[in-house]
Amino acid sequence: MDLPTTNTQTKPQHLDSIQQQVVDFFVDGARVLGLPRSLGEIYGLLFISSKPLSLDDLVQKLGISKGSASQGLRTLKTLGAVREAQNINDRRAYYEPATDLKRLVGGFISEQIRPHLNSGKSKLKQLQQTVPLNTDPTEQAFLNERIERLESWMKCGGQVLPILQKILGQ
Amino acid sequence: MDLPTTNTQTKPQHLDSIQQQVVDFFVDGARVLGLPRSLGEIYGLLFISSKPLSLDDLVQKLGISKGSASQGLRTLKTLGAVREAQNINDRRAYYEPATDLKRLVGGFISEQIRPHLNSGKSKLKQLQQTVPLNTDPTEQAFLNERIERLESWMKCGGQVLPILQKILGQ
DNA sequence: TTCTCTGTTCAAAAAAACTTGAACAAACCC
DNA sequence: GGGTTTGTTCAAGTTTTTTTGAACAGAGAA
Repeated sequence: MDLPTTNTQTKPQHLDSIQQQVVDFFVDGARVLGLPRSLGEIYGLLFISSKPLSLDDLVQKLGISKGSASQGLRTLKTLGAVREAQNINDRRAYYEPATDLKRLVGGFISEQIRPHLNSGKSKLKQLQQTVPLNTDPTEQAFLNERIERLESWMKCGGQVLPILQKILGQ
Repeated sequence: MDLPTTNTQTKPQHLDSIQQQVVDFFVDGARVLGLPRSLGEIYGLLFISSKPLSLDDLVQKLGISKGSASQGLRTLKTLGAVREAQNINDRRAYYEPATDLKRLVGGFISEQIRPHLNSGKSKLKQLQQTVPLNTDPTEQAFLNERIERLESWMKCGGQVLPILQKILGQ
């Protein structure tokens, strides 16, 4: 017998050339944004599929684990990059990608950037309360100047994000 | 004898509270940008030091290895975030941070973002040449629409970066 | 109820990213 | 030259992140 004996489920189930290229494209994109590879794979395949796909479709076509696909979809939903498609007469859920830049960028900003910006601001406040302990006046002046600079950076960041979203909203 | 017998050079040499907080602040910042922790530490300490620091200063005060400090400084120089200070009557190099946002953001964009944007554009070109192989007209139309969308995203990205830099240039 | 199907969870395994440290090069001084 | 100081490199070690897969929960069907 030449049946696949030890092959539990290792079917990479080859994507066609276009699908593969788009997936690679988004895998790169995910990396740039500091997101895990699997998110790029999942979003990429959804993006280039004309029909919504189920979790199992993703598992099979991408050759990733069910756990990865499940977690990846959850994160993508949180980011607003993927939503459940209307799912008539089928217990299983199907997913489709959000494809307008405004929504995508907005989700990324509010989920990934804003939280850091906010935690930065609160760290800065703490910092401001620590400075006065120093006693040398020259050093003190220097520290204050630098901390003011940090403040101005944070303020700038807080202003740029909405502008960015507005531009991308077109 | 209670001298430190096995202590080769493990002196975390405590930073004072302000220094520590600023370093932490930038460690977080580095993470957001997808840069290694050590870059944040190094830049942070330089940022809050009124005098330029040498590689050995960084090694001792941050408790990191010489290798890390050396590589970290190199990357920061490439990003335009750190430069060598005028170094009179001393063989050793001293470093100081760039502190204007325009320069920092510009360096980050041209070193970290643009390259990816460009590689994305070239991948996209390849992709466009792959599509015609498909034969079903409906599917074909779908693929073309999606690929056009990718193009418009890339174009948008290419336009936003200069605007961003302009805004931050103040 | 019991069976099947779909999807989630999370501890452990695997992979990726970062750091270390020892060997090396280069520059300077004696 | 030999000795010292400063900094770089990179293979190996460590840490962090991501992925896996098996156990589990819920929902529907029989």
